[in-house]
Amino acid sequence: MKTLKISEAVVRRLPIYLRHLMELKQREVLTVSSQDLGQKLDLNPAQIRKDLAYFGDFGRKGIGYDVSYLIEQIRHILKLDQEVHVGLVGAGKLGHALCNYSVYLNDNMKIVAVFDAMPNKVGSQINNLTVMAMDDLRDTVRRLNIRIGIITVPAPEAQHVADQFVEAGVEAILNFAPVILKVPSHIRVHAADFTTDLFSLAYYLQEEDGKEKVENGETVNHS
Amino acid sequence: MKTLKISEAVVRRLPIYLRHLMELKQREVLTVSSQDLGQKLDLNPAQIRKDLAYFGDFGRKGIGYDVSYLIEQIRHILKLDQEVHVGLVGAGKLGHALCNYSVYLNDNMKIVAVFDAMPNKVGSQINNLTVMAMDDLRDTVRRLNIRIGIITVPAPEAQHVADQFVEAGVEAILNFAPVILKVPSHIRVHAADFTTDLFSLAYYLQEEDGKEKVENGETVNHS
DNA sequence: TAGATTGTTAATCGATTAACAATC
DNA sequence: TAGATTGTTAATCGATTAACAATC
Repeated sequence: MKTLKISEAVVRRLPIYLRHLMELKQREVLTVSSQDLGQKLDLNPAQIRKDLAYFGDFGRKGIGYDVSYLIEQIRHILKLDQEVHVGLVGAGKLGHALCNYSVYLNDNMKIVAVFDAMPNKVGSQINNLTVMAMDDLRDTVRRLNIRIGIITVPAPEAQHVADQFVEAGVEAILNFAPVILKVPSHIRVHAADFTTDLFSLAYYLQEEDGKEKVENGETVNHS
Repeated sequence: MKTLKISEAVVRRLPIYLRHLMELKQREVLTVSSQDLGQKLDLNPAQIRKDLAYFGDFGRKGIGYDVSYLIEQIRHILKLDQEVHVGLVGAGKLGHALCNYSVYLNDNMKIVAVFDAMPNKVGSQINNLTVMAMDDLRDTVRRLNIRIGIITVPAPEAQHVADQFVEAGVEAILNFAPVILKVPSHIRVHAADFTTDLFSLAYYLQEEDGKEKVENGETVNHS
């Protein structure tokens, strides 16, 4: 069992493994090979074995991986076996949508508080949560042990919100605003801005008229 | 000016450069160095220069990059200087939210049609768009020249929607559903599922009790 | 001219893949 | 036993970073 230096690329694949394993479990599949997984997830089987081997010897030679056991292990690695409270700032459409997705989230990971800077939003209901004022953020984060913050405010306000999250003691931030946040190095930030994705997709569109960039059709590797 | 094999990593950084350059332009900054950009965007200046140099000699030695000119160039590279029509399937909260973000999108990239499989959603209004039935997808994609499809339906329906997008002739897909889509190799798919992000964030949380995984605190490189 | 900054080559670093002995 | 499949080492591939001549 290795310990040190697990790369972000590896960690980002774990939820993808987990998600598919849960589906297999639901279909009552008992065992799965790295071959099978690779096929389904479009990944190299050796990579999957290597990823998992960073954390333990989860498989059995000649057999594969026990689906339930592997789920349990990955859930532990990702700390999804403990309660993780999430707070969200920005009670707009997107914030609303994410709160609803909450249902899809793991039982242990849930959005427990929603905040907004607009006075007219404060007090309104989202599912079973009442939108709170930003003034309540700091105390609420501490009181409810909120460890992850989600930011769904417009870009110009995102940095300020991040600062407040950090101040309040959040450990990680998922940022939907299209800005690069400046935070202390011990805070983990993941960018979830969909415009970046969408704009980079446009690059791969075929040239409208066949006149230039012919080379792209051949060189670009569609995955 | 290089041509071949521009990696996905490079393409994904272009929208980030663009975004910051637009901000600079708004602040009437005329010129920017790779140094400055790197500082703001948390990237290595050499990497920025190399990224840009794949597409042309946009900078001036001793001076830096002309902000307006570089914006123009990146917009061209990303094809944001042409009209790109986008279609969206799944008129739920998330779909709604993305349609609203449309305002933030580039003028030339816009969501021009929304579809939903639920009969009770069909006919309702989202901004200035009327939600259409799935039966209309194929014809509408062709009629309106929709080139990018966005999927915001529940996971079990996502593959079917993708199939229909592909059949209709869409060139790229932005998928918010937590599944790996199977599409022909000439179709580009970007995953935009936020649960993956959120789950991988949980990995980086501190251990609740100080008993195990001490190594993480030291080895993990927070970016 | 002196200082700044590019574009680019070479060096480094890290991640993916292939290959295979171990073993179920 | 024969076939399948892991965990792991070694080879490959690709991306990032450092360094520097060219030049504004």
